[in-house]
Amino acid sequence: MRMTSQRKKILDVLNQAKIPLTCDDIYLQIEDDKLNLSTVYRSLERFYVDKHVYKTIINQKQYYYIGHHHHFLVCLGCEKMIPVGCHIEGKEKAIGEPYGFQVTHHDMTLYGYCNLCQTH
Amino acid sequence: MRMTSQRKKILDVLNQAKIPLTCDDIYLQIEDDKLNLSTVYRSLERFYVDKHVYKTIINQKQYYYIGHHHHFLVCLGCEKMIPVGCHIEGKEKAIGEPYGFQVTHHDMTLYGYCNLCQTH
DNA sequence: CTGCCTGCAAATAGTTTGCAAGTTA
DNA sequence: TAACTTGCAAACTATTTGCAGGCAG
Repeated sequence: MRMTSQRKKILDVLNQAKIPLTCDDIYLQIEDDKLNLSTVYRSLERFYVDKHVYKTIINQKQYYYIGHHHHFLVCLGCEKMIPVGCHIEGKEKAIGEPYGFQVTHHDMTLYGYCNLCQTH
Repeated sequence: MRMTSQRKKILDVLNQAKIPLTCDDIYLQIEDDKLNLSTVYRSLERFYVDKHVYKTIINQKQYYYIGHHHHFLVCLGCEKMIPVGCHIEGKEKAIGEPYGFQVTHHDMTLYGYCNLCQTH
């Protein structure tokens, strides 16, 4: 894979992120008139296929990318995202076993209300 | 909520399903020239908001609806879906607690290869 | 008979793709 | 220089919406 200047910038943004970002988030953070949104889409998908980043889906609408395997608490009030550890890491295999199914990865998101939004 | 003939048919299909279905799956199964796809979309979303059905997202593309809370093993080879029980039911609360976060629900999908597709 | 629900058609939003030109190794 | 990558514009797909007429309660 060629490490172009565009891909460097995209990886930079992603590696500094604590929470997952959409392609558009990353595109906007880079603010380079000469960077195209479709390049961001293509690069992130490439990174994902090559297993350099993780992908998850939040609020059932958009792809989010992040450098590390985490799950997230997503607030339905303010959309804040809080990273949490993975509670089924290591159990994946056992879940598939009764079916002869070989689990390779999983995606989970938890929804609810953060401390500030619970008064709703 | 008004129980129209369209909604009855949609619920019927969903209640007989063992695996989650997309709006289009349901629309095609009903095969009524006078039923519109957007009615299926609107009805299922309504059922979901009123907590009569569950919604999940699979292969990061489409909404799937199902009558009961289950997770699924999704085969990356043949797209087969196998329902499995929920392994974090009851732990939800504990996961959010350290952050003062009140978890209301979660969505998880496991990916991998079924017994027939493992020779890939 | 009134307000919720539907069909229809058009709009949206996120993502993907074809192609010619630019860049990396 | 050859293969990979990009920018641009157009295409695609799943989903949503406005509106006028229809139907359940």
